[in-house]
Amino acid sequence: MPELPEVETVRIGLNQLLPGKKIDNVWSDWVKSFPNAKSDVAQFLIGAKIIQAQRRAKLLLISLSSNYSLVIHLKMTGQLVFRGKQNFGGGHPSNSLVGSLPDKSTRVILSFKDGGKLFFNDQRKFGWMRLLPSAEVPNIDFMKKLGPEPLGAGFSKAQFQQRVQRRPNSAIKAVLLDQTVIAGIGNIYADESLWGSKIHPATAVNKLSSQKLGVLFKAIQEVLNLSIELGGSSDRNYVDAEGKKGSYLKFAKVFRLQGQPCPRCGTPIIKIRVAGRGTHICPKDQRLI
DNA sequence: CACTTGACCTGTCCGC
DNA sequence: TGCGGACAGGTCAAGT
Repeated sequence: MPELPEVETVRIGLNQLLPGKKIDNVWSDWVKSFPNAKSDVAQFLIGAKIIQAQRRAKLLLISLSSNYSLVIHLKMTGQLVFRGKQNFGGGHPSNSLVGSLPDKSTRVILSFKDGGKLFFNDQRKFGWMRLLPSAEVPNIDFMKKLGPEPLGAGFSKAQFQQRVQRRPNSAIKAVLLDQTVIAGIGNIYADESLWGSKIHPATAVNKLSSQKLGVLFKAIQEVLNLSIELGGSSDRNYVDAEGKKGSYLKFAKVFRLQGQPCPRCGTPIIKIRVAGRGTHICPKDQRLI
């Protein structure tokens, strides 16, 4: 997915739509999408009220009045779309990627007592949701391993440099994608922030000066903040909690823009492979050192 | 160890 | 039009 700005946009939308709603049913036809749906833990879901939606890294955390929480990872193609009572047809014709719901990629449906429904759609079935006691959520292995939030108040340039430098021989892009170093950056924002700081994605961390890493730190924050303002990036699948697309990709400088001129120098952008991922760079501004 | 590859899935696009 | 292969925004596990 959905990287940090997209998950944050979904969180904001869910927080406007869901708190106070009482869950009265759950449906799922793909076990891996929601393994708890039919287990005895479901008793902490049915009848519970939604408290609020929070985010950690690319994970959504929806707390319930039962002291359980839904932990959700959208992975590559997950969507969480809310529709109010009797409003399951297509909406937002000009900027929506979803039509009437459920559709063939719907994996889970939460129904609310007031008639609204939350649809978890996931074309590729990589995403998942789990129901866990709220107090245990911070202790789950993958939560404990996550690095700091790049937009967190306490996250400083010095801390960024220090964490990145724990992997001195790795390509900087691989390190940005490592969720245990910094949490929330994915392929789009890695490419965009490396272009913004004129760093070749395959550059080993130990070749980058502290000053250069400082420039990258600022670029990451700028790119993430801009994307959140614009409602995230929509390519094929991403939508917000109302099914609407985000517009960040219209402002992207390199991502998926191979062949187009670099906005800074006009050199055609190229697509290469770094850390096993498709990677977009300006070959003139981003030289390998 | 650290880094790379394959697996998890479905859909789309591109070349033949 | 059909078919095969590559590729897609993420993350693990397994392999080198």
